Amino acid sequence: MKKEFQIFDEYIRSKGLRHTSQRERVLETFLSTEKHVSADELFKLVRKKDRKIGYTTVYRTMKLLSECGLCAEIDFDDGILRFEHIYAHKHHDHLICTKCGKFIEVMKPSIEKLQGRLAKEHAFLPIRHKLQIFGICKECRK
Amino acid sequence: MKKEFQIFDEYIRSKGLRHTSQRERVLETFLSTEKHVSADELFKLVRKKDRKIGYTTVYRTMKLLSECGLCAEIDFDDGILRFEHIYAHKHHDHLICTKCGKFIEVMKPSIEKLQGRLAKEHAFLPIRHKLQIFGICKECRK
DNA sequence: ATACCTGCAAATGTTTTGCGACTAA
DNA sequence: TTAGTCGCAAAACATTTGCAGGTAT
Repeated sequence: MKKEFQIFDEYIRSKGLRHTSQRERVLETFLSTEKHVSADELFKLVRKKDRKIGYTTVYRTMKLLSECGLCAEIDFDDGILRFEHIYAHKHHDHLICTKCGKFIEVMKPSIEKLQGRLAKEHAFLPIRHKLQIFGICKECRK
Repeated sequence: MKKEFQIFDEYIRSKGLRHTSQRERVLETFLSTEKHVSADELFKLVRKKDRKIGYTTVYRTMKLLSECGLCAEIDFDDGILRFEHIYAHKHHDHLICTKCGKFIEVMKPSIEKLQGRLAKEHAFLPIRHKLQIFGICKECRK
């Protein structure tokens, strides 16, 4: 069994919640795509496996996944919430193309250092950061 | 007359739009506060001067101000759009306290350099960036 | 048995749109 | 005169909540 299922199970148990087929489906579907899915996209994907599942269940399950550290909610300022994997994934930031909407994930340890310095200057305790660079991607520049 | 009014006027004229008292009120009110105001806050402020103004007009005017470079729409991931001044203001980033919601504006030229390096590595043409550091502020840490 | 869950429908909260009346140029 | 604009009400969206019936433990 995948490690992620164990983590979810453990979380569910520790909170006295129930293990249900719907929750399993949502987790399974989320894990099967490495994309940043919106609630709507995920809902449609889950629906293919379970014709009866409700929108609400997807939202509620994703909230649980966020709580147990399996996913993070991200927001590209377009009013749509997306979910990305964070378990066994390094923190990364995004280059977002404003022409085609594609994005590139980037990792830069120096961002962490910068965060630390900035926080220190303001006696601020940093927890996480979000860096987004908007611009035009390689393909769209042609 | 403030430079901002000139810029707005010029933009209005160049597009063949109309100069109206409502638009003037919204701009005047926006300029009078250095805060990051939400559409709702701004609407309430403008209402104090003009009891009849509509919500819609505030939204539509702020869209115009965005277009002519007098304001930027910012999003702290709480589902509420806010507006901040950008004319004659340096670009800055935000430290956001997740306890009390306060934020601190910070300026770091090194972020610009980092943006340039990251973009170069991916043949990406950077236009703007957004760095948000979430954490706990000085007061809330006590 | 008893919490907890589900899916629906309705509610929410923010932003946008349609429209008839109004107004700046 | 005639586009553009106004404010209202309604629509549009994504997301959340209330609830009656269903289910895991």
